[in-house]
Amino acid sequence: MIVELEKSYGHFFEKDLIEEINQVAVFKEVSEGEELIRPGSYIKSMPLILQGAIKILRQDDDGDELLLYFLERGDTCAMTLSCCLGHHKSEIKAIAETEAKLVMIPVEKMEEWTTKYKSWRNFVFDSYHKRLIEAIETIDSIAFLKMDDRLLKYLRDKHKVTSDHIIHNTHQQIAYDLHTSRVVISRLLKKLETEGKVKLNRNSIEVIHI
Amino acid sequence: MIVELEKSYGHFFEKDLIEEINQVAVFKEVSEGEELIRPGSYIKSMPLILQGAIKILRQDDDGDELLLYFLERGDTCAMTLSCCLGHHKSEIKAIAETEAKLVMIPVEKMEEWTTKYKSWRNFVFDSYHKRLIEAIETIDSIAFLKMDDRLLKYLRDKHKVTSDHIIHNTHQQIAYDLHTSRVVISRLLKKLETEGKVKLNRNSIEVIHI
DNA sequence: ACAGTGCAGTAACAATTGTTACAGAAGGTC
DNA sequence: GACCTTCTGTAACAATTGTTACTGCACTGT
Repeated sequence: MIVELEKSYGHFFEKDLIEEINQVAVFKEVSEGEELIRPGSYIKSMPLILQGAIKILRQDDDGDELLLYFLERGDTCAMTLSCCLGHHKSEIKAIAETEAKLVMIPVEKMEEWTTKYKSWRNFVFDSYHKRLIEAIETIDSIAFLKMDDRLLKYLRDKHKVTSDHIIHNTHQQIAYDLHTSRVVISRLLKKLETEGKVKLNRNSIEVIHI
Repeated sequence: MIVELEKSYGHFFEKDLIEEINQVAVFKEVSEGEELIRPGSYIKSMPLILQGAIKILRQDDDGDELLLYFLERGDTCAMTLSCCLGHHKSEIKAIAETEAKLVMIPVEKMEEWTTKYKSWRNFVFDSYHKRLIEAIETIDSIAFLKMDDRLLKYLRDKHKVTSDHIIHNTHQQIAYDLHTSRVVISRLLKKLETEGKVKLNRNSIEVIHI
């Protein structure tokens, strides 16, 4: 585990901290589609992502969903962070977008390290900053873009986190993430296909040039 | 100034810290409509709000705007925070919604206090948490609500921060904040008036029961 | 009183997005 | 092959939001 830790977080954390993490953290491997955080649940440990991608969703009372952003190697979930530190309930839902490897840090250590390690403090601040920026970018998309551009952005983001030019999604799944209906996604994808930007197959979309 | 500081932040910060703030912070009084932060600008001090309300807006490249949230007494701007700590550019725009009193903390002190005072650290974490939650609530509004409910929420929020049941806004100003057009706002306000929820006057809206 | 300006009301229309319904294709199972 | 389920394509229509254009009102300054 320590090798992976160093690879993903070595440029961020000092050696002592990496070793401490290695001692107390619990290694975890999750498979695609696994639910990591459920809205409303209390959280007592915080994930550091070593490999793969995690999708963070907002869910309203009616169960309607909206994709907030993806987490990748080197990222952590700021919501989890603040839930741990502030002992609040989770406001979001996290699902493994690909199979992923992560380590879970118990909440007591987080507090301790905040005092002890400058690099940890900076990491926490930086994570907050990144998530706030991502949240604001999400706001940008919903507020300023039309559905066709949001779909394009979605395909681009998804392409980026999976490093795969084939996107393994049904239209319905995309519709959930963008909080619209399947018919709308099919319609727009078809338009993208006639424009030569994607190639549509059953259960997958091949990204040509977007 | 120290009296006001204690009133707004005394329950949060220890006495030593309040005194340090009192020594290094610059008191500032702004009048309604004054621009505090411009997007793209670099920021070298961080505001603590003592009185009044500040409106935080997102602005895209075309100059289109969207209200993110209001800051009130006891709040600070998390974006400014992370801009200071991370030396990034501002991503947002801040405008005094009412006349307001605030103190500006130089960036060097922020780093110092993060090591020195536990209460300061918690304040910073807590601010991040609150802003992230607010940002996500904004996402909720845009993603899940229709314009009529967004308008109602806007009126409620505005009523809350100004403590005034008369909202001194033109329809055009509201349209900017919600990123829609004046005609749409006029239309929906008229509907609210026929439902007996507001009373419309020139340059102002009286909130009856919303 | 008069002109000038900004604000609000309204109508008519366009564009976008959401909804419902149905047909056919692809794939799995027996 | 026959059957079933899931996914996609499409049409027709509804609802919401955006746009343009014009009107009259309220206030200002002269």
